[in-house]
Amino acid sequence: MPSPVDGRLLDDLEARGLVAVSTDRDALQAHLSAGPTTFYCGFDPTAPSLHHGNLLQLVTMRRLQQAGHSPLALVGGSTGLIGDPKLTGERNLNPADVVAGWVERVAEQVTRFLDLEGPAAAVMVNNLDWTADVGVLEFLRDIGKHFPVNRMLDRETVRARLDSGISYTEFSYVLLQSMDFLELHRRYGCTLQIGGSDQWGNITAGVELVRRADGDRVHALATPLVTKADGTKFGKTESGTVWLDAELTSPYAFYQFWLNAEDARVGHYLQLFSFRPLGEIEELEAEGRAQPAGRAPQRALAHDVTTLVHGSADAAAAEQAAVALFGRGDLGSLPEPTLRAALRETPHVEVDVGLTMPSIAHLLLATGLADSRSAARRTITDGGAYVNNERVTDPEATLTERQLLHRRWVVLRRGKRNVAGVEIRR
RNA sequence: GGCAGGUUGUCCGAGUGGCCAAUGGAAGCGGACUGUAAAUCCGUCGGCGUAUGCCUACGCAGGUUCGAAUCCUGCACCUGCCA
Repeated sequence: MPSPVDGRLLDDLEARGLVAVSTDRDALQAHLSAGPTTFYCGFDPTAPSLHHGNLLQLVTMRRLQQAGHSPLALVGGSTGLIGDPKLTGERNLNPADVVAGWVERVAEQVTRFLDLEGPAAAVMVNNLDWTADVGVLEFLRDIGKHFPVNRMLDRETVRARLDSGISYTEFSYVLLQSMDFLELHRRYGCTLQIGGSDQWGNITAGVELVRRADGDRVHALATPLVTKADGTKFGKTESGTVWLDAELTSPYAFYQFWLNAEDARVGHYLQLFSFRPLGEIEELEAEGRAQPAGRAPQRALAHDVTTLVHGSADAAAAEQAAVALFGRGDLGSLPEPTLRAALRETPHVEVDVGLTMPSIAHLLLATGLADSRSAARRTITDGGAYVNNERVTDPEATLTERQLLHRRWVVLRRGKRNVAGVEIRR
């Protein structure tokens, strides 16, 4: 019987630039080719939703699963209570009930990326299940004994914190994460952990714990930090984090985020985040170079990732909204249903008006295009405010009857690409 | 434990009694050029605002003064030197 796994998996991951670092490459290759394995990736509930930074891990899990390996998706019900030490300083502990709520939301989110049935069915696990009832003495004797403090002090995050201060709580975090790997190894035969390269220290600590405690060799693989062309971190927008939850970042905003990928990096992002074959990505890149204004690779990227995260219906709506609102055409010539559908994708507000129409500054604030009244006026003074693609220059200006599209709609824009809808009601 | 220095807006960093909502840099935002890209250049950058007006802000809490980011007292945290 032929092996059910795809032996080219690791080559593909490497060709896509998904492997920043791994344990012994040959051993890993041999292990992944030998047959189906069980691997895990952990997500700590530090917020009600995962964000685009976790996406790379999610798609990588999916690639491994498609190649025949079984995912264990771990949500850190216990590690989320402790907090991974970060370079800049001590975290605030989140209340236990809040973390518990986030665990559920994050778990639900993760399952959408994985296949829960079939020969390589994914299994959801929560590390609170094996840490909640562990006694201190047991923990110190069974786990702690394997961690030399002198080695722990060498870890980058810890060293960086020795001056500014680090609590014993955060210092201990690595023990919990390592214990996860050991526990999953024992319970499910898990032999591989994947994660972001910023987790590499925690990941290898787990590999070592499994070796010390059980004498077994397990493997690890880390994805790279995704950057922009200038080397800075990829993924912040003016409105902050790009969340995977539609309530926190609308599918439209999500689509826009990817659509705005830099020319210099879009091919790379396609390799990382899209499931298109590499050959097809090269063709898209060529098309992008030949006709940059068409931005074919950006469209493909935005389409693929939005479809993956929000589904094809939301992706299509975001796409159509982008076409309608950013098209060259006169907004007034858009049929009302098209306009309404497009504006529904953007941040939008309904405004009740009586005899007097609201000021443009007020609308900028109401739609969230401006953070304060001063900022709204500043935007107008700066020449960055547009009503239906017409620039507004008077900070005192109010909406006029003639500006209403189909007698009720207004397309408000700040700068080149921040659009919001206003529906006038009376 | 002793001595010395530090804690300023999103970040870095000037400012030592009124001219300070606070120099400068970065980030952000807007404009120009393009293509909803990058780079570059220009502008802007606490809030409320008709306002030469008010509110909030220079680690925290008090105090001196007509007036304090600037002086005094106490507290917290950080850094360096000495024990």
